[in-house]
Amino acid sequence: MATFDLEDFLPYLLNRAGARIADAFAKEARRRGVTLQMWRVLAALHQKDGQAVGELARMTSIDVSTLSRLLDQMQQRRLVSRRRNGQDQRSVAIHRSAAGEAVTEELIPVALAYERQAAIGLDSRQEKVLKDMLRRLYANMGSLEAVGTPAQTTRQGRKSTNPSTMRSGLWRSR
Amino acid sequence: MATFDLEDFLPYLLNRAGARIADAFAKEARRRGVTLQMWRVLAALHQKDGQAVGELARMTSIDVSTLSRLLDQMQQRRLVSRRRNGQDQRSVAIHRSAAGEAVTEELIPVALAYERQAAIGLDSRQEKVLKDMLRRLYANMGSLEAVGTPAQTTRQGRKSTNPSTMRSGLWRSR
DNA sequence: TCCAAAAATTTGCATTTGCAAATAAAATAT
DNA sequence: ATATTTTATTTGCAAATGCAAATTTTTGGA
Repeated sequence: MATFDLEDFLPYLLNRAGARIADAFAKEARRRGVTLQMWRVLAALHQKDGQAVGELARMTSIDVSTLSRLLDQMQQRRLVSRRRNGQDQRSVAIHRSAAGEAVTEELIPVALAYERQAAIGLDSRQEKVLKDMLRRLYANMGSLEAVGTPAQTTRQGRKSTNPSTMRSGLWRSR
Repeated sequence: MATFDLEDFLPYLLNRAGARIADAFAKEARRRGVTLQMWRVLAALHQKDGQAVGELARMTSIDVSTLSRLLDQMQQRRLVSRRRNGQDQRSVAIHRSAAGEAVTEELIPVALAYERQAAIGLDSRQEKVLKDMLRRLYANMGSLEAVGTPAQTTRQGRKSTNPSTMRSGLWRSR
């Protein structure tokens, strides 16, 4: 029963491609004095400054506790600052410093170069298709717990209304 | 100069999708008593048993030193065995045990369920296109050191003839 | 108003990770 | 045949990671 071919297994192909790009870029970033994870935080802040820690964690796919400690370091290096925000004193808003912005601006062209390198051989239409599909995969897996073969007592209920899962027809209507 | 949109940045989309699928599947695998990394090793061995450590490291995208220690554990759990091979006594061939195979067979349908879940909304033609593109990205990044903006003294030479980089027109002829 | 439950972040702690150095065997040169 | 270099794997060690518990603030009731 040769029913499983790793070379054609989507999660494998995804992980493998992502790892290669990440590893290559990580070296480049380290030369500029920041780790890959720091770059991810900076890029997320470039997209939207002043995000809360949890928000940043979701955005960067970094575990929130790991991120908390990473932010300690970034703060020490004066790349970001923590600011206990106005309304909700529970959340902490993270802001890029001028230095943080400078490093980001320095790394953006490098990042784009790696993106171009990765996408060699794809025309812009194909590249758009690829990106759309990746967004789709992400949405399809929208923070769900278990799929398929329920092991033991896997509860299958929707846990609150998740917009990303709604959008993509993840749940069959019933 | 809003020249960088994270939401449209390929490495980001890739990492994000990969992380979600991996995280979700990791939980499922842990319920079966294996970590995600162990599953990766087992799946690689399912594809081709008796691989050398270095080979497995490349296949799984796990660092070789990390893998070496992971194999210690898997060996203790009797999932795999190390065998100093015939010809080249330097390399160590890793073999799945019966128990290792059993867990693998148990996890394969689960893995496939997650793959289907991720690919909801894609027809089989689109899915093939996606996989081909991911293979392309992987090949495009074929173990190269640096692209674009050479920081400091980045040597740019091809390091031996790499078939995966040749295939995909990574290097402009000159 | 006061209290229990919920939410955001941080911290404790054991494990995992990855670079660099150490070890071991094979290939190559002298 | 012996020394040198290369290749494969493992190990030392410091740093990163992630789960669970602790802490702090907010929210929604009695």
